[in-house]
Amino acid sequence: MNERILIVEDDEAISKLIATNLMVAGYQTCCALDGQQALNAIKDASFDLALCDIMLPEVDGFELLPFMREKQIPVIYVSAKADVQSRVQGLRLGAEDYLVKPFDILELLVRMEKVLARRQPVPEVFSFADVTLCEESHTALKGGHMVSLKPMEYELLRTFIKHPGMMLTREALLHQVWGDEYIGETRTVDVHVAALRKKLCWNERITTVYKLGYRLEVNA
Amino acid sequence: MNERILIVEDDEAISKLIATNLMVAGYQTCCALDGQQALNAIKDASFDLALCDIMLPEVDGFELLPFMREKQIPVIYVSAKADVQSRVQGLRLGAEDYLVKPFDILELLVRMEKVLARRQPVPEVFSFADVTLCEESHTALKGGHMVSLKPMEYELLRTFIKHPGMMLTREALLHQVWGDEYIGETRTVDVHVAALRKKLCWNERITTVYKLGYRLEVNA
DNA sequence: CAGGTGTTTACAACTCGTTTACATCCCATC
DNA sequence: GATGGGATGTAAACGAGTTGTAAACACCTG
Repeated sequence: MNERILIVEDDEAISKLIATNLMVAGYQTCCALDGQQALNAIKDASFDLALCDIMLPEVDGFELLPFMREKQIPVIYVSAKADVQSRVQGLRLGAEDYLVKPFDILELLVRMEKVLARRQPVPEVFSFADVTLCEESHTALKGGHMVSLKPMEYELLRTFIKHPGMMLTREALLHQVWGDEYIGETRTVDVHVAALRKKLCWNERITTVYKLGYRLEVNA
Repeated sequence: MNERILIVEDDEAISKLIATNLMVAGYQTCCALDGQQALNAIKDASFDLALCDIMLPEVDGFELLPFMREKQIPVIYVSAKADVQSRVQGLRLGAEDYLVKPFDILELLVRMEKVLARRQPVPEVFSFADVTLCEESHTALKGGHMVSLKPMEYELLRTFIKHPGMMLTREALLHQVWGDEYIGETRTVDVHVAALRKKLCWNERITTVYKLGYRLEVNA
């Protein structure tokens, strides 16, 4: 969601037109008006996709591609160069797609979607100290060793790791882990915290804040 | 190398033209002149890619796509329908690309190359631990000994082996094994998992993730 | 209609979250 | 620094809900 798109296009009117449409479609955009600006942009920020004209001042679209590859940014060429040679060259160099101007904005959006969907979804991994949580396998590793956690323990641990060093009240934990509409004893939290401390040997890591709640300690 | 391409095209002249060019480029080809022939073709043989016209007698190109997806055959539409709506529809339905006739054969070849390169190189033989799946005979070998699996069990096992270590929800398994539009009890999954565990003595290998699903354990 | 396959059902077995009960700890107050 | 009342640690019991499993049922194919 909310992917960042780099638009490399020297014709400001077209650039703005694309940017506006992409924003309406829910993307974040950044415009570069020549190859040099594009290089600066990818140096400073990360992008999920680049729409790239070919005929550009300074550094042309083909020259740009190796740098995009290096940064793992997929490229769709959007060019007035309609000849087969350019299209073949663009695709051979490693672009994900090649659209010829004038193009339909809807087709651009669909082809962008397909390129973005193609990226392997990076598995979400939370880590803290020697403990790693892997979302896709739904497991916790402590020092490379698997620790089996019950659903509630897993959720609770995730909440702690999401807010390291923060004091979390029992009520906050109840809301985060159990959901807003949960009604029950706050002591339940204590029991699950105890289980976590035991399973992870985290008696020192998870400290009790007297009368208030718990905190995952950032230091030893 | 030497990938098998299915050409679905009712204009015999175009069909032959494409076929000739593909053969020169080193592909194996098979021509279907209408949708029905295409369905028969994918039933009997496996293909690495399908080039598909849209306006076809019997079953049109859009209708063909779900069957192609089921067989995991990527599709490039090659159509005279140049309107944006058709292009968007084709891509949205899941085609990998969409070329408008008349197209340049060189561009087609390059776009085909890209689609083929994109496939994860899926090994024909899936293996995990002491179990090997043989695609052709649709059987499993455990420690050199054959274990006879029913079709569903085989598919389920293949899904597990495709995602080792990943937690798979019952819903995910239903979608992968039974297909997207399957409607039925998620408990059905349990029954088949039980059968697999029994036949392969995998009580420890396939672990239950309480309330969520199952996981094929990477470690002992 | 038989044989084999997949699905649903029913119940047994089990898991986990919550609660309870009591031990222990903290700290404000004396 | 002793004391007491409230807060927290912890083990165990309970029950709701989930999973394991066999058997019944439905469906297709020949």
